[in-house]
Amino acid sequence: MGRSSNTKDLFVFEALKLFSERGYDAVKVSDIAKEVGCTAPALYKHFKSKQQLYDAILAESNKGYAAAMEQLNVDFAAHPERRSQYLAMTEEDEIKMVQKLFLHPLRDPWASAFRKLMTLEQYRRPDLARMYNERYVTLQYEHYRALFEMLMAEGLMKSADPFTLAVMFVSPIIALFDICDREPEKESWALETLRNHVIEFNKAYRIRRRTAE
Amino acid sequence: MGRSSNTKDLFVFEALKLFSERGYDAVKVSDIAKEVGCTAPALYKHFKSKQQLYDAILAESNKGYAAAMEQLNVDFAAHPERRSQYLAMTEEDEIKMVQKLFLHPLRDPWASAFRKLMTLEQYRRPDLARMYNERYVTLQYEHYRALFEMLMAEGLMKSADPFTLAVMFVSPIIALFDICDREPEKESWALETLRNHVIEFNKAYRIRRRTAE
DNA sequence: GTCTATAGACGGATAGAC
DNA sequence: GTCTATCCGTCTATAGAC
Repeated sequence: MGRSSNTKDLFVFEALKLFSERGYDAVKVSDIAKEVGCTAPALYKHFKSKQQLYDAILAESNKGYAAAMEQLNVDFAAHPERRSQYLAMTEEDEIKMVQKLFLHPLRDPWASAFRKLMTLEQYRRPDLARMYNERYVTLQYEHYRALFEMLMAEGLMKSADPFTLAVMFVSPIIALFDICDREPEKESWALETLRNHVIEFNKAYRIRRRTAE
Repeated sequence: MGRSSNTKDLFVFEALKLFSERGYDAVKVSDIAKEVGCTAPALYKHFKSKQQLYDAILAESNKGYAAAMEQLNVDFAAHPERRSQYLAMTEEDEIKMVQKLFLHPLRDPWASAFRKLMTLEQYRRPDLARMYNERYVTLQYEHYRALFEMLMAEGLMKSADPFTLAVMFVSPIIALFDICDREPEKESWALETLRNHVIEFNKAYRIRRRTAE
């Protein structure tokens, strides 16, 4: 039973990888089985159809997503410790944080493959299209809007509409990892561009900064 | 012969529309024929295979692309009249220009469908991935880099790295039309967000502006 | 629970009448 | 140049041995 569950998970992951590269229709059940190291009929002991395997991928992602979200929470009322964490950041800390936000969806195998799958399925699955916008765009905007609002209240950022600034700050991150999904060899160029972006944004909008220690 | 050519073009366009919605593999030749108003075998009088029809879509787009590019040219040495055109712009002109840059790829049937098709095919076609980055991202960055460089030389924009500013200015446009491709009902929200973005960017980086007349 | 063999459906492509 | 009828390869899914 424990073993069975592992094989099942392996099918889900290998299917996700193949679907995310070629799209659902272009992947044969036998291709997935081959990656797992068995033949097509074995798959049907775990899933009643190719479609159900696809459903299992989506379900699995929803589980992982809820956990990842907690990390990103910037509800400062609920998490007062995060406020001081952000306030103590040097510019270099901040660049590292942004680069991490940039690299995770690119390099984490599950995150990367799942996002690509959503990209390939978005136009025929309105639910996935909405999910993509929420997870990868709106949520990031909202995150930085809340952060900027806090920094403005603390007098550490020039006063402006925090959402507009969030769009200006976050959109390059999104655009750059879309670029790198298409041409992974541009990753180091993108990291450098991102660094320059953060520095330039701070120059324009941050007022002063507390020292590191 | 003239008629035949029209039918052929119709096949290309209807195929593009269907491929861009569902992906190449999910579209049946008979689906395309049905949209055109005939049956599958008729298609094979014009194209020797489904694949060749796909190739025809790409070829057609390359033709249209060359023409569209000339409009966007900001080689101010080659086109001195464009320089004064940009210099005479009011902020409202500029917002309109950006909104046009935003709306064209969203609303023009060919441009919209072709970009969606590239999105769906990008991970299995490295050539299309590169093309996407060039056309929709790098080229826009380069366009605004050149423009900002000119404005800085004219003393109309604060001095900073023009490429970094181009990334900051253009990325929200890209991010917002990706959002609208997924959820078209967000279009008017995106237009408003874009307006705020341009205004905020100008507030931060533009120095002064000549009057309209 | 995995295999080999195969059923059954589907879709790309062709033949041949009109 | 479009139709109807059909061939043929491919792919999902099942049967049944081990």
